[in-house]
Amino acid sequence: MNILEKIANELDTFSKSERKVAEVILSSPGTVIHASIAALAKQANISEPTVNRFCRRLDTKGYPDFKLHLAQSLANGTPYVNRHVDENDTAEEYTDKIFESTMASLELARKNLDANVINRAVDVLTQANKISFFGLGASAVVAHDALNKFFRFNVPVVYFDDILMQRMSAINSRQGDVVVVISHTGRTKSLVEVATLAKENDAIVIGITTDSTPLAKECNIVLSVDVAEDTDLYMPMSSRIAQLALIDVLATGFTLRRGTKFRDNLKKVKDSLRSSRFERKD
Amino acid sequence: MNILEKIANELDTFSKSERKVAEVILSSPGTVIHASIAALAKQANISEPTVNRFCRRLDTKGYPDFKLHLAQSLANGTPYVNRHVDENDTAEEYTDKIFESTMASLELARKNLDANVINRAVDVLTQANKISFFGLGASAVVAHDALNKFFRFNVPVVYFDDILMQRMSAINSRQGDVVVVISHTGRTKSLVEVATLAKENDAIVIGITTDSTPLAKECNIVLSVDVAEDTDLYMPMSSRIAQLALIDVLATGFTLRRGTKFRDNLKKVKDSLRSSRFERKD
DNA sequence: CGAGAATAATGAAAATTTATTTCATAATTA
DNA sequence: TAATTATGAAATAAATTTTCATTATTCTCG
Repeated sequence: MNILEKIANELDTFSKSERKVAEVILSSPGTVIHASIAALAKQANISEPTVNRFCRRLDTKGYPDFKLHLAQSLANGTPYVNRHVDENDTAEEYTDKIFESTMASLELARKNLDANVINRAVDVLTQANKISFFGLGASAVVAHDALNKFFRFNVPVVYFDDILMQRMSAINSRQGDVVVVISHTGRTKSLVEVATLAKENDAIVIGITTDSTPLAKECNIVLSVDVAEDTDLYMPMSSRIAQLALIDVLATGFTLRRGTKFRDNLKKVKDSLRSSRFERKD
Repeated sequence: MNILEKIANELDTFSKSERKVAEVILSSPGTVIHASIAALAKQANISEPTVNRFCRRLDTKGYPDFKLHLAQSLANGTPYVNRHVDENDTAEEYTDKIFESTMASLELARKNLDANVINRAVDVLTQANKISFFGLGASAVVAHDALNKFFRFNVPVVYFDDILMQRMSAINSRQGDVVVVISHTGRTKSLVEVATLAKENDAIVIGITTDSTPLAKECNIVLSVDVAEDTDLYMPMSSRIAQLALIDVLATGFTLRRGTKFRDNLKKVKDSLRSSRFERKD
């Protein structure tokens, strides 16, 4: 809880001298965070030890620690929350809301991700003979992005956003292949079938989806991206961004696992693009 | 400015020892606010005066004052900084860093976005006869995503990630058409040419790119997405996520501008997907 | 109700911890 | 090689905390 609120709440439980300190603090907390214990004691007309005891009473380690808490209370702006866009929002307002919701979702997704599972997924990916990324609709975008990333690693990698191609590809998969199936809902029938087919053909199936969904049940490894999707406007928004961040994580894990030499290779890929660009003047 | 961001920003201007402190602070700011100057110095393997000088360099009065700022930064909603992934990071560490960097980039992108420009872009989009999204590589993913979004609006919309198709499409554009060109660098020659072609053929060109680049100069409207891209691993990461968030903003602006009736239409599109999904049990 | 014992609150001064300054030395740059 | 800058050991200064004696408050019991 905010320490200022706490002080206000417990005002009655304080002793006479303590209340004096409390009042000084409440009346100008901004000044107090820059004051020494001596200065505060003087302003409240009480002794330094009393201030110290006051701080301890509020479950802080002492005066400096108390000031830290106070500083945090003062700074406590609104953290990112999923704020819904409103009919009459101005451009500025809905822009802010969307960015904040997105950040809130990322925060949430991160919390729900299990580092061990990521580790296993990276393990599997680094050892794959071939990697396939499948998604439909908004998740196709994520698969597309994954292709872009993993393509640079000089590993056989494919991406399909066409149900038939996905099925054929899944049926042709074999031991050593890894199939990454992406779906926010985890309920898209054809994708669940593709996952099943791939697994039946000995591929390792990694699902980027919501936990305990039909798709999740078909996967060998489930990277669960749980975000509260704002479906107000009937469009997937945050979920795909969290999925993309996860792709970044996997790609990063991949490069780290592959070691330094491998990263030189990435630089080569990057340099190869140079001639297609206008030179930077600086 | 947030003192954590400040540290991250000025990392290059620090001396060797100062950088050591900076790294310790960035890696666990939460611990530092409870540490004495001696403890921090020891952890960073440098002397106490160096820590003190480090604090002063960041425009604080000294170590205690620095801790106050740090505490405020931590409480300040954005503990997110662009932290670089390190060779020996565990899965947990690099996952956290990537999510945090992404959030930091979103924060930055939001700050740099101009609501007026967004408003104009939405204006133009709502009045378009046809909308085209062009991008290459990582930006193709963003264009792809834009297609997914705008397609739902029942507006003629196309997306190409093929240079030739982009050129042909640009040449065939006419008054009333809107072409959205996406490129983080803003220096990809063929895309700049496409923008020029589209403009010459009376289309309105919206650029989602970095300010004052060759591409930006060719556009009628520039939505500048300035994010500090971490090119350590030679892969575009944050930039495309910020671009996607911007697409969300544009799509949202679009739906808001079109009014209530229009949103019923969106619901229809969404409902049409239902039969392709497994039912939810709850 | 009130004397006095018990308890709690308080502050002066000492002790301790923490931060800063000074200054000599080491590292870096010109 | 000189000049500059960065760094840390030690000394100093500042601040916080502890100790302990004193004062205020509360409680008990005649």
